Amino acid sequence: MEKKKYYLTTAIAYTSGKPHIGNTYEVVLADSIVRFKRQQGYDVRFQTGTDEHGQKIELKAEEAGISPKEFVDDISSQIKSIWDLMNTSYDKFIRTTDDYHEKQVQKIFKKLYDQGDIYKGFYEGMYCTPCESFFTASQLVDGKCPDCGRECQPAKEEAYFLKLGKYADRLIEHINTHPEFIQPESRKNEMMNNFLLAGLQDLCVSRTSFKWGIPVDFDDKHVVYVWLDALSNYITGLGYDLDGNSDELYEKYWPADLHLIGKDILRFHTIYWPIMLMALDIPLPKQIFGHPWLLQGDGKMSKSKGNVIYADDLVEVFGVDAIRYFVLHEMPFENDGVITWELVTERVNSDLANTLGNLVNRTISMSNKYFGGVVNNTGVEEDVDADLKSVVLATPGKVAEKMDKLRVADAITEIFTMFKRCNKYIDETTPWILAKDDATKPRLETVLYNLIEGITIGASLLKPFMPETSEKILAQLNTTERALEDMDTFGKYPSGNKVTETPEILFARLDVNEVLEKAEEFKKKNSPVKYPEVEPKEEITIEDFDKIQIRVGEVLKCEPVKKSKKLLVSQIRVGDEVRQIVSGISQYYKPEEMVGKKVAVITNLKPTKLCGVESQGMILAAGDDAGNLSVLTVDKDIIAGSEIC
RNA sequence: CGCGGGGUGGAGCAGUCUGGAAGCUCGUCGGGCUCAUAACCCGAAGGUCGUAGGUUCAAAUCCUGCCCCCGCAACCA
Repeated sequence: MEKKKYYLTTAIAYTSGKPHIGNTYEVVLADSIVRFKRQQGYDVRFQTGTDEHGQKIELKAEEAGISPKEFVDDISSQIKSIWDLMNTSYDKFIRTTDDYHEKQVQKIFKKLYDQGDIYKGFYEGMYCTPCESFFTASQLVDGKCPDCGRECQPAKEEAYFLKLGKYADRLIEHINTHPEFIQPESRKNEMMNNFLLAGLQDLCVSRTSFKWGIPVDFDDKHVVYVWLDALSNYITGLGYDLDGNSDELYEKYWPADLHLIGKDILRFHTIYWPIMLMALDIPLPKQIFGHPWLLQGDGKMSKSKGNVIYADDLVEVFGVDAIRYFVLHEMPFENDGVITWELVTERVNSDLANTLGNLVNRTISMSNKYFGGVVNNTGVEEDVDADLKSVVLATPGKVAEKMDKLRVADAITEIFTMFKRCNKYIDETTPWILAKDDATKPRLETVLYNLIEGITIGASLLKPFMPETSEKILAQLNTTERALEDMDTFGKYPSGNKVTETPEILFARLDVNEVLEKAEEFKKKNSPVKYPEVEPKEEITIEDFDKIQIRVGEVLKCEPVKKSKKLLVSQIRVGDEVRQIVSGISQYYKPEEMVGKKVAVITNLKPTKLCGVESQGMILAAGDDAGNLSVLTVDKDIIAGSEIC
């Protein structure tokens, strides 16, 4: 009988920088699912990779002084090495800069253009030059820019668009008739109500404002814009060929069984991607799961704060499987989860060291102590055994049931519930008492046999989630992975087998303070002192500088600007006049801190409006890359209005 | 009123769609045990389910207002 196939993809990671633990989570989650599917006997294909085009990368490469290709080569290999570090068993790592991918994307673009699904048009709207933003007529307030309140001019920029309307009804129908298509279900409603039923705007699929992308081969001013490029990876990675010469991998594995992605890009995968496929007359993927995010506990992760948690740092302290366990087990199904060094330590100590590690260790120790490591099933059963056996034998089914619903965390919980049951069984049977009397030795042998059998099954079930640990346990029990279909009866561990004489500690207990000290070191390592890199400006003359008038201003009053998060509006005395100046400093200064300061103010700057509030000048301030900001004040007491030169 | 997510014992979460005795793990306290990684087992304390109203025989769950947190977007002259 031919094995059933299972094709799973993750989103491809954007190569703008080193991925943090949140990005890594997705690949580990995917890995646990495919490993489980393989265990169930599926013929699995698991694809991941990197998304390497776009303006942001073009800019970053320029900053780094290297070509975009060199830049993405470096980041892509970093990403790959972290995926490898996490022991993820992908079959294919695609890069959107791969030849075969680029070629197919060009063909797809051309075909959609030829058949009229892509058309050349204009990105058109009302353009506010100072804000560099397009708005639709309906967004304008009294015909003026909703942001700054100034006049907008009609403007347009050439671009290609993908028609979405043509396929919208078919997609709505598909979603309605395939309730499993979008997971979790709450997200489905969001997509339907916010986008599909509200009416779709055609998707802009090309850009002329940057070059680092796949060129549109029949119109080389344009490069293919992100989504048409990135989403296609799911088929190009299988060797899809638009002209009908697709690889057999494509014939075999498409349509995908599951696209695993972050909840933030669900819209692109459940609306644009299906429409692209419909236009290409390709079957739709079976399911798209938008997983929640893994967030860091103390405030948001930001590189400048140096509090980003990286997978390789975590692994250095806890080990690969401990981190796999944490992210898989601690992530809620629908809501965002939290990761901190303290929380990981707590889980490792209680679940991995105490419950699991100690169970394995004490069981093997007793086997050695009482029977020289030989495990015999003497068949001396007692009533308490029945419950242990039923819990153990029920676990594989429960795990499978949870996994079918992609409830990975719950599946793991089932396995640990079983291990806890084993620990309880030891207390119920008190082996150390049985060991005191020769008459109860046979009973003792069976008790230990039952434990070893339970652990064998548990360790085998653990394999998709913690592959190395699973192997280590089975090796210590001197056995191999138990197949799922062999978990139907209790007692397949070979009687008379001998376990290891030297059980190794699987997970050592960790001291939370020591862990936190290490975390501090990582923080420093990840944010080394860096002097800001500032682009030198063109040389100017003293006359040029003289055009700018800077004067000392005394802040009389200061308050936040409504509807903005970063703006403060100050009344500033400059000589005999009082000016109103808006500055983006509210994250660094409280309004009351500003009052009384004598700051440097550019006084001949053309007034403007920010968030609808007029600003008659600018307060000078220095800011660094780490997110610090300091306004310039005068060193000695100088009267407000004095000129600075 | 930019978009979205959330507020459940000290911590992290489930439960909310399909109202019907508030649950899990950790921590704390008490007890038991000694095979084991000061681990394991048992028991207990601890929650007006953000807040104010409404619907209902019954609300964490449905409806409305408000407060607070977090992402994203915008802005940072």
